[in-house]
Amino acid sequence: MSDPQKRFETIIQKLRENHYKITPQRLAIVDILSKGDGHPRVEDIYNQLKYDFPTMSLATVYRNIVLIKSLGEVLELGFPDGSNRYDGNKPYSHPHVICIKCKKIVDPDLDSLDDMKKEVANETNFKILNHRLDFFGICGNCLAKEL
Amino acid sequence: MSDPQKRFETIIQKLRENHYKITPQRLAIVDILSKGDGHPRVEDIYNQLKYDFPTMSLATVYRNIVLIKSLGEVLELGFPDGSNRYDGNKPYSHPHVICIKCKKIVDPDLDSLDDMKKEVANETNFKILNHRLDFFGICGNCLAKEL
DNA sequence: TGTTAATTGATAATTATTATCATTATAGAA
DNA sequence: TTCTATAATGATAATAATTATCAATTAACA
Repeated sequence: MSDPQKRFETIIQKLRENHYKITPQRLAIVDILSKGDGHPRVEDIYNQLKYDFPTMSLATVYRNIVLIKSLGEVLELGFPDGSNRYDGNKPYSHPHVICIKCKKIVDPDLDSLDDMKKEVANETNFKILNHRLDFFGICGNCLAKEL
Repeated sequence: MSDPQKRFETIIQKLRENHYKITPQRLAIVDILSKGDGHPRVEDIYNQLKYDFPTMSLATVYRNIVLIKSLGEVLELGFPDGSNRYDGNKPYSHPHVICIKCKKIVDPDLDSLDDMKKEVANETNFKILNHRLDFFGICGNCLAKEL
């Protein structure tokens, strides 16, 4: 995991550079995204912010995510079931391991991924730019509960 | 690629076994899915069928896909942009290489995937059940056109 | 051939996301 | 600090994809 504080500053810095205004709502959304904690959905973010910003609009959350995505500072994870989650802590493609029981998401280190990319490029004649890799399974905790 | 004719028969057989009725619309949808050609979207399937079945309803396409999915005989590919595509020719998880220019989808052979699965299981303590792996890039054809 | 239950077609409902627009608030100049 | 131009916000309407509803139709099988 990157240092959330550093990520926060990086994103805010990038917003300033591009002459976007720094509003309290925006700061709060960036704060949550930069933690990347739990890979929240839009609604999770909205619910967290409702306490501090009772008039917060869902549209504001969506708008800011679109904006920060356009700056390349948040990774959008669209899952097969149609749900979208966001990670502003590691905004670049990286593998995930998802527990289908408790929905926990873990980021594994996979040394072999770069080799695989080369293997694919060789075999298909594609220039590979990006990837998406998710493993679905049951985490240790949920396995233990099943016994 | 599996033999589309065999895939067609397998799916129909499975429908019969589970006492689902074999309608002309259903046959036509299974026919298209079993080819897996181009990994069609629901709308692509619908458009193809409109000629033979002028009264075909979109709902029928959706319903049959849901049904065939529940039998494990078609793979649903939900992409990050929200689009869904279907593959009834290889209904199990397998990697894809997608051209972001022409949207062509290629199925590469990747020997190293099984090892990676074990690596992940070891590192995370998950029991891995499934995966999703897509590479995005530019195919040979589109690269040539860019020059 | 007749009967029953599943399937279909048409369309309404639902859900997630994006667009609209009047109001408000930020950034930078004076 | 105050003023001004412009971007952001909140409320809500619009859109798009998918699912649900229900009367009419049709496949399966006796």
